[in-house]
Amino acid sequence: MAYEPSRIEPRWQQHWADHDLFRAVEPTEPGAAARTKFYVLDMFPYPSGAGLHVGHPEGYTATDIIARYKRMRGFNVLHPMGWDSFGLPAENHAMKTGTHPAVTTRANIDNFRRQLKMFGFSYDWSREVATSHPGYYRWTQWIFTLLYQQGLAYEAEVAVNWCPALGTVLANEEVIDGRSEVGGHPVERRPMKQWMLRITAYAERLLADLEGLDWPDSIKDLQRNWIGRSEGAEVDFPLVGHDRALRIFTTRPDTMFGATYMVISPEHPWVRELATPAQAAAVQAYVDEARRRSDRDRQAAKEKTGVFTGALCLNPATGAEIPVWVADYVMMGYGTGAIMAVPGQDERDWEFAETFDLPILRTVQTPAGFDGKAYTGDGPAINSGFLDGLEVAGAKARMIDWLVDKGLGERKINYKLRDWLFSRQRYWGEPFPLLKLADGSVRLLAPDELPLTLPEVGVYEPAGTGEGPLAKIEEWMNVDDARSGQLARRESNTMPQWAGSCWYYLRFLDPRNDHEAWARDKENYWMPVDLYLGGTEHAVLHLLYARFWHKVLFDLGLVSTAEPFQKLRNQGMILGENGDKMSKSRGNVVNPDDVIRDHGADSLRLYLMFLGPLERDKPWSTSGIEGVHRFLDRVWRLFFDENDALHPAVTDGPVDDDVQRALHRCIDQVTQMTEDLRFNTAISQMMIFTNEMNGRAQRPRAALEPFVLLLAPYAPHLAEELWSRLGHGASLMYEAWPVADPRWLVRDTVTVVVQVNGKLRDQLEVAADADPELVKETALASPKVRQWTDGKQIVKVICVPGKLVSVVVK
RNA sequence: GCCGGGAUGGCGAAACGGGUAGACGCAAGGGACUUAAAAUCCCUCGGAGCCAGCUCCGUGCCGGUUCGAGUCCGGCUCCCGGCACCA
Repeated sequence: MAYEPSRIEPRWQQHWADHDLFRAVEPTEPGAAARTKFYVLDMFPYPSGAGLHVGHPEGYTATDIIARYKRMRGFNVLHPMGWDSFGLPAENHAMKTGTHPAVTTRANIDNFRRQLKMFGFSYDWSREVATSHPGYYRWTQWIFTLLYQQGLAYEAEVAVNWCPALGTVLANEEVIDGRSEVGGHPVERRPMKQWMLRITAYAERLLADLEGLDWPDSIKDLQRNWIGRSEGAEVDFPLVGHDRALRIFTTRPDTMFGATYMVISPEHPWVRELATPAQAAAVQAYVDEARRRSDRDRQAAKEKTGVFTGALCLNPATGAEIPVWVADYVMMGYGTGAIMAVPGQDERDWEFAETFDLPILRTVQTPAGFDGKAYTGDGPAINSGFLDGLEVAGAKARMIDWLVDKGLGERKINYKLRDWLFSRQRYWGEPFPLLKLADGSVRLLAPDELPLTLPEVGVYEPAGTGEGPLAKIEEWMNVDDARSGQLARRESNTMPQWAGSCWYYLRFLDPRNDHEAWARDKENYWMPVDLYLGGTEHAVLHLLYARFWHKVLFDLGLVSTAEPFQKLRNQGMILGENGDKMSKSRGNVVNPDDVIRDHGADSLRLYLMFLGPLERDKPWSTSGIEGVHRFLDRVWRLFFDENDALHPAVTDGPVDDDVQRALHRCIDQVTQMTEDLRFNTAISQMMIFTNEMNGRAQRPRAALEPFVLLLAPYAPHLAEELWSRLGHGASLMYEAWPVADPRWLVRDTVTVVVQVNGKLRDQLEVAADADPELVKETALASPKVRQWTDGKQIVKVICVPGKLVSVVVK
């Protein structure tokens, strides 16, 4: 009988489950101390209604291979899975159908779990968590109370991204080009009272600690850019006729002699006061207009706009009076919301100055031949008094010293990173664990009052007033609070989806603990995550938020590492067969259920890995999976004949030298490539070994058995079946990983290539330890080489032992 | 515009201290087995040239370093991702 995955896969999945083989050993259990831990984690999925598509299991297969491989290497492996199960889709579904999001979510989770189990992934299912479960979000709420106590959570009236269509505010990150990331609805600015998390307090550490992480450089760069550190100075420009000064931030204090005007943001609090009576109307009109325009319009606008306020500042460097303008190219959210404009050295300022006919003064010598407008490069200072002649870096330092000395300013570091808008006007999220008391104060709920669970609601639509559906549930909102003795109101907002995923990797350590979020000894043993795998789409948001929370927990002594994820790798996307992104609307979605039914889980796993390098985007190919299936079929036929009996070629006899070499090379290569997550080439190596054995009339067990073990992390069901039918009683999951014998890795003869003037002219089979001089002589004597060297002058001969001989002739 | 990543046969890809370009697989073509088909096995498979043997060309484009460049350096083009008036 042929290789039939459907016959063997469910049986082994059952066997693994029955024997609890995926369970991680707790640090307190016997045996744990002797083994090194390995925590391998997937970015857990949002369980959508559509179920898995083949993109999901790519990363999960990769981590499963690593988990299984590490177990065979003797590690105590923690490999958990859970659900990021709060979120908008289930809530939208509820609005349409009236089905409670919890019901939808449960059904979706059941479907996802069923699908993942079909792959034979070796998750420790006893640790499964769901962020929407009260037993989980109870601790999410608890962490919020810690953040609040640290002064890291606060309410602020902020201009938020209000999306009328979704009836909610969105985080900056959820707004793409002025439209909602979900649904593409227009988004406008609107001031509202919102919960914020002070992630900016950790900006410097979030930046600095990237250094020590084994993450792809591209991801580190994305985070660095997102944090956007820039060094400069804050400087006070005295306002003429006022007894105060306008404070600006600049990264180019060296150019201050060239500051010919000032700009403040339309949102700047002083706009109204600074406007002179003559300019008041124009300023007011401009500010109103700016407020009305959405971010989208403001960004789309190419021309610079602005209005003179009528106010004047003193340039502290030159003593000159310069005008203060209001313009929307200056943002209130960065620096001080005001700038000194130096058109000579800033492209935006140049453009503005040209538009409004403001003076331009160069203060950095442009290089010879420079014919551009603003010059932002390096060069000696000119027209700059005591700075003249200094290069940019030196001039900056000198100017800052001067400003500090005169009490006009100070060194300052700014970040692009903003505080994290942490509330959403939604139902299906964590309620905030606090009460707003009648006296205006806030009372955090105590741990014994958690979880604060979601009430049942009849209608899931937002209130439309900027408040979420909870605001309408008066009996839930209003509390006669016994502990404070006051009447109180709850918070109608809920937390964003990111909240639950900020710490799930910690809950996996101790998922059923109902008196603390995790036990210290478990955290100490398992953390940090040794390998974290997921898509690049989480490069900044999830990974930055989780790092932030983790650092807060670290500062509180609740976790033992400063960083949660020591090693991070990204998997690419599986594209549709046509090379497009897989999506329902494009009609190119591949459903794993179908593939597994037709080819088996092992074939699908193997194919996903064989497709190409893990981190790259790769198109799905139906005929490709058939090829991988054929490979497994060939492996099967290495062992069994047509009658499903052990093949007569499988012997107990000795292994000949050629097979030894093939086997040990395979062990060596597969081991290295698995370690390096280069699964595609590891599979190639196994194919090469299979091809080698295929033609042989003698296939000794002593060669086949190690091969089965190599195959086991990749195609675990097939490997188990082979192992068991070779007569082994127990599962191979904890068999020792084969070790390559170096004796079989050294080759006794090697091919040396001979080049003449860089072109390949001959190849020699020589002993691996042949004398280089002798090889050189042989090469020069070769007729094929002589053909190219005869009658020419040999200028040079380069010998790379075991590799090549390169002859240079003239 | 700025910051990443990428470009190798008909296709997915190998080659990563510069050293035989195309491993492995898919597709295609030919052959064996079969009454036939499927499955399986074997052979061919970058392009060109009076294709056994051999020669020339060939890793997005142009130049450079080197005995030798897919790999290193300089300058481009195109594609993908991120950021985008952040002073």
